[in-house]
Amino acid sequence: MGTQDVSGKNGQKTAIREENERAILEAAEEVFAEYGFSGATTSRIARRAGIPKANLHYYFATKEALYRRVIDNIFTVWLEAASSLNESDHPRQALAAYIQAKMDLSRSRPLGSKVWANEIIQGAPVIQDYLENTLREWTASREAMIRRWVDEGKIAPVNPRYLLYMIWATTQHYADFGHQIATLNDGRALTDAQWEEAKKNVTEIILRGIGISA
Amino acid sequence: MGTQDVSGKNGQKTAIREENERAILEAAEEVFAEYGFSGATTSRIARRAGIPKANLHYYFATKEALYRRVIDNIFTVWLEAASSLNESDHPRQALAAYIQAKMDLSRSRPLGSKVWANEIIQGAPVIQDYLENTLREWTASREAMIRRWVDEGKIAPVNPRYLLYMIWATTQHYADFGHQIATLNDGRALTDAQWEEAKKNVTEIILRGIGISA
DNA sequence: AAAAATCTTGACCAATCGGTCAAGATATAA
DNA sequence: TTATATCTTGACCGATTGGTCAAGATTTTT
Repeated sequence: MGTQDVSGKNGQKTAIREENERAILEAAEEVFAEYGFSGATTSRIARRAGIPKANLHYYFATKEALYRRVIDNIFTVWLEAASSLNESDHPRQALAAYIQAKMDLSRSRPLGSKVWANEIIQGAPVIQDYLENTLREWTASREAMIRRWVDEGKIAPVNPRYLLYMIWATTQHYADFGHQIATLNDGRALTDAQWEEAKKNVTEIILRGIGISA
Repeated sequence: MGTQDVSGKNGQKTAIREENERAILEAAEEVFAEYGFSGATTSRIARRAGIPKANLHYYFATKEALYRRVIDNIFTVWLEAASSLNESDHPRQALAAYIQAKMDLSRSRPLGSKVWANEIIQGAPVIQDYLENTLREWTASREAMIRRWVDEGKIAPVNPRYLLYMIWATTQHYADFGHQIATLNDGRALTDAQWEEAKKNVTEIILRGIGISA
């Protein structure tokens, strides 16, 4: 993830730079999530961050450089959640933990999910290398793990790939389509209780769906 | 869906208008799917339709008017697929048919799904009234139907709403995230056989997940 | 206190945006 | 054939785009 060095002589960012970059990245995630890369404008991001546009371009030379930093952050968070799907547990615990982690991520960081969705819809012009390397390797290793579960008779015979897609699709839907879900919920976002119920339903249907009785 | 009347004295569009509007709408769906409403430009749409921009604006006065026509068409197709989830069948047949219809739609009209996804991510500035009326009523009636199945013990006790979301999310994922799926498939779109396998897996996991043994 | 590094910002740039217009080309109706 | 309606398009409009720049303000280092 090549980011140019902007640190001073002592090799660290100033407090001012730290704070301003943080504010810009926060505003940028909002705007990129809502409008996509092409639809987002640097002036809109600057306005939302509360600084002049020229100041934004002092910290991030181009819109694309800013976008890459946003994407990098999102991918890091995605990988953290991904690590919860690990070998050590039994299928039920492992998958339940992963679904929970992904659902929690959709609630705590819906903007990241939306930026990701926009990027994929556009054909992943920026993160194609992540898809072809990090994501591909992660997916292959998890597919192998799930296939082992199938071979050992621990879960029903499903194609691991399509199970993973179902988990991704369902959990991310609660972030990407949050507005539609809220509209169908009398215009209000899901309450904590509703969210828990959604998590429970999603987990139960998927686990039962692969032959693990809840 | 208020569209202004542009028909001649005898009350019908000319063949020229028919053909040109069709070409423009086709190009517009592509561009809106890829770039969203804000990111799409009328000149890009015109270029893809093979006509000068001024000619596009002769047929569609504004970008928003064109966008509304595209959205209208997509919603019509969506409703057709939705009608396959009907009362007459048993839960297994009804849900299997609906999942199949939605999967087929993701394959035959992926662009429409992407435009829809973009619109929702942006907060549905254009189709909010569809969500609040047509979609809300459709969803309520189907929720009631599924709840009856639960009460009659035909399927496991799930909240119908979250079951519907899972079906929408999973099936539409194959359109909206088609690029990611292709990348994880060695860069090639799913073959017919793979698509059938995906459909089979999705249907089986969901049906088994709500207690209907395949 | 002086020097150096860092940060701020209004003014500006060429390119592109959505959209208009008028003049001419083409098709249809009388 | 003539008249009318429809269609086509280059040129153009003010506004906004991503990005630059220079001059000054502020902070940090010496």
